[in-house]
Amino acid sequence: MKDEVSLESIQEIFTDYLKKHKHRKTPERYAILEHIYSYEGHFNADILHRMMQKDYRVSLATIYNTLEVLLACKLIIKHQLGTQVAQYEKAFGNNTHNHLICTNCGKVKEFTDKQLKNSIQGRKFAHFYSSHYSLYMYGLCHKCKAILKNA
Amino acid sequence: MKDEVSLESIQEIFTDYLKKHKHRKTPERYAILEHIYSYEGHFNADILHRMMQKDYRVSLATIYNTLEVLLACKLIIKHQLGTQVAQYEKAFGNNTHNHLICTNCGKVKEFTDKQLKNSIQGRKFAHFYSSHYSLYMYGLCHKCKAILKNA
DNA sequence: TTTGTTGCAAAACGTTTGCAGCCTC
DNA sequence: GAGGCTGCAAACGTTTTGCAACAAA
Repeated sequence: MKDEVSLESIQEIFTDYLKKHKHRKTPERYAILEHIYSYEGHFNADILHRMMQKDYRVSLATIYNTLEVLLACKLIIKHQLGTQVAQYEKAFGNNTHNHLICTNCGKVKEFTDKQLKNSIQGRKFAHFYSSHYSLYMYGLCHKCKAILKNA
Repeated sequence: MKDEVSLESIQEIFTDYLKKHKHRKTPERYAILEHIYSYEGHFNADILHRMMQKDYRVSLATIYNTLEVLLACKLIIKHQLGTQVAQYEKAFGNNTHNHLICTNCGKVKEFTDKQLKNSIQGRKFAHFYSSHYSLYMYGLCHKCKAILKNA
């Protein structure tokens, strides 16, 4: 259900957005979009930069710039998972996020739960129009639980 | 229900934690704890530092150090609400958090919902032991919704 | 007396910015 | 050709670190 969307249609959304906002269609921007959409899971600016260096040279500044644009047209989502470093992930067809975060080792795991999703998305607000959500559950992963028991 | 807990009992929890972990009971640590618990809402290290300077001199480094300790004994909670700056708040008796975040103006509002809380806290995991959660709902606040309609 | 903690200043880190040259439009 | 975009390097603001002096145990 998530991966039915082709890269072409994603690019089209991007093109439309750029046109509409009078931004230029540069090769760098499309290269960045492609790399993001061929990658599974969370990444940060630096990881993306290193990942791209293998086959396409872009500066970190351009990556940050493009991430802003992609954020604005909702093709990616930004997380701040308790660290200084912003995490991103592709967003199309996948804009609700449940995370388990270990408060000891920092490991992040995603999970899905349709029922929970319905409860959360079903919540309506008087003066707020919600588009998506992120849920962060903090606790201990199996490993850390075991380690800390012996401390 | 939140404010029944006295400062004394909070201090006791802190003392027990320090003792157990062989950390020293310094006046700076208790002064920081007190200031945090006499403050309502989110704060960051710098705000806390400025707030304290009026009646107690502590270095920023010590504040960061103490925030780590308070985090470890779960007397405060840390948020990264989309910015570079970590936000904190006192946690006792109040360790689940629902936020509405406007993706246009960045304003953050909290809300409570017992039913939602139950659904989320009721969720059990095979290999994860959750202690608390934060829910972030992204969308448009009333004002921004109105502004963007005319764009 | 020992050793963890403090304050200070410097360093580190991710991110942003200024600017000259380049490339879409 | 005009002006947005890029890459580079320098700047920024928050957080961390190294170290000497201090104080809790």
